[in-house]
Amino acid sequence: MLDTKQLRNDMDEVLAGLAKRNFSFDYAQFQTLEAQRKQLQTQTETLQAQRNQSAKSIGQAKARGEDIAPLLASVDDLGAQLERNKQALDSVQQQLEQLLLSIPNLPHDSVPAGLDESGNIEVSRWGTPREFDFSPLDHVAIAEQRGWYDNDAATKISAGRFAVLKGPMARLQRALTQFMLDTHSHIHGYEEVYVPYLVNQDSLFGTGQLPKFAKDLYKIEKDAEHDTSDRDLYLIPTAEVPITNLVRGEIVDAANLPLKFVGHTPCFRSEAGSYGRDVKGLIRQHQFEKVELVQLVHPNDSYMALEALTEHAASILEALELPYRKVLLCAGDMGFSAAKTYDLEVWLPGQQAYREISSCSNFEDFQTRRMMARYREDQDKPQLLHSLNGSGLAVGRTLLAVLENHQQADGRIAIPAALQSYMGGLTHI
RNA sequence: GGAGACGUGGCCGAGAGGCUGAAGGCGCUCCCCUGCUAAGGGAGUAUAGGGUUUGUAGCUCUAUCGAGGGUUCGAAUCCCUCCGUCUCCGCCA
Repeated sequence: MLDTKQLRNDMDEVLAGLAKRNFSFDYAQFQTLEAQRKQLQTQTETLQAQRNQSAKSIGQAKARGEDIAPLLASVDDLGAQLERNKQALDSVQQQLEQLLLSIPNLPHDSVPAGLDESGNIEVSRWGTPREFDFSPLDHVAIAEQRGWYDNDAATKISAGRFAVLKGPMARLQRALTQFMLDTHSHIHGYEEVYVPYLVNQDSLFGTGQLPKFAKDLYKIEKDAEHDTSDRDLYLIPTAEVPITNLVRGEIVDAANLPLKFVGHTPCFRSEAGSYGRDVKGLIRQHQFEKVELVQLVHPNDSYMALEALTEHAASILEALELPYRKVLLCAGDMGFSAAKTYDLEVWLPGQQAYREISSCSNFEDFQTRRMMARYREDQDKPQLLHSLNGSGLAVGRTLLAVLENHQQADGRIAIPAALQSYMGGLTHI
């Protein structure tokens, strides 16, 4: 959520930022609503002040034993008037809030303009795609050939776009997860956290998935007969949601910053709009494993933190000897809440292409304003934190990348040295 | 799943329709006093939003006692719903 003050005072800057994202914003509507809000709020608060004042004098008169009937008569219609004003104000404020919640974050100055992925800028490359002396298979062919992947079974027990992995491939996924968690917690200084996989609406609202992107989420249908609570739960689309929301409503002592968390969770995405993309194989699934990095930092440090966090994610690819490139997303290709995003794209020989395996973003105060996550420096007033996150990495896609990049002519997969201790010392599977 | 108790500021804890944004204590900040330390004295110490304003200064108004709704001229206080915590029983990994 953008700062309403900024929206009121720096119209030009806001409009320029949104235009860079190709987001058209009805500023006239905002101004109309804002003018209405101002008038109604002033009126309402004046009425409230009047009510408080007369309630007080009624109390005092009563204490002195005086007749309060005339006083009561004088405030006769105040209540009704106040009620009308309040309702009008609520309505305008709701409209304003809806408008505000529909506005994406402003891109950082260093973010290039552009409408879609063609406007992204490759920042760097690491490693060289391997020259094969045989024709490399894609991960589906490799896994099916070895009996490690059973798509029919997944469809039978669940639905399309779910996976059943077996044997060494299932173990490899677990090994990758452990390796990532250990690296980030032991070497990069993140605190490992275990978090719920079902979250409430407030949490999804805080990180920006709601209200705009409800169709991408799996909602738990509650049993109305037995569950009388007024709370709906959703499967998390990423660990970003529960982890970032750890600081929702909190005021952190500045001395404790930065907060750095790493967590592993499954992620659930209904991807309602994505049919037709990556339908085959394990690239795009409704359920996948991910190790997530989250940082909450002082606003002055967030762009340094973004570089560091991206390197932390990249170091996993390097340790696994997987060629990748780092891409700076253009304004039009960024996610709704991001101010700046780097994607890491791993080389997939089966596709002869670089494919996204990590997305690292600085959200500045866009998320923390929604969730009122703040820090306090000395005796100063609380200020909004900056939040960042990045995949470190998407485990499912890392698994594919290992299979495709480290396949051998004999059909076996070479285990990267860094991972061997996590595979019980195996050098190949 | 059953029974009961309870949710008040950074923390503990009063308050049971009006004089309570909230006593008292602890903690914290500043000042005074005191060879040092300890003790003592004084002042201050929530958050958000609005108006005014060049201003995140000052002044002022509003809201907030788990959350939401209701009763009332007036609610921390009474009523309803929900959430959460604790204790006991049951069940369970």
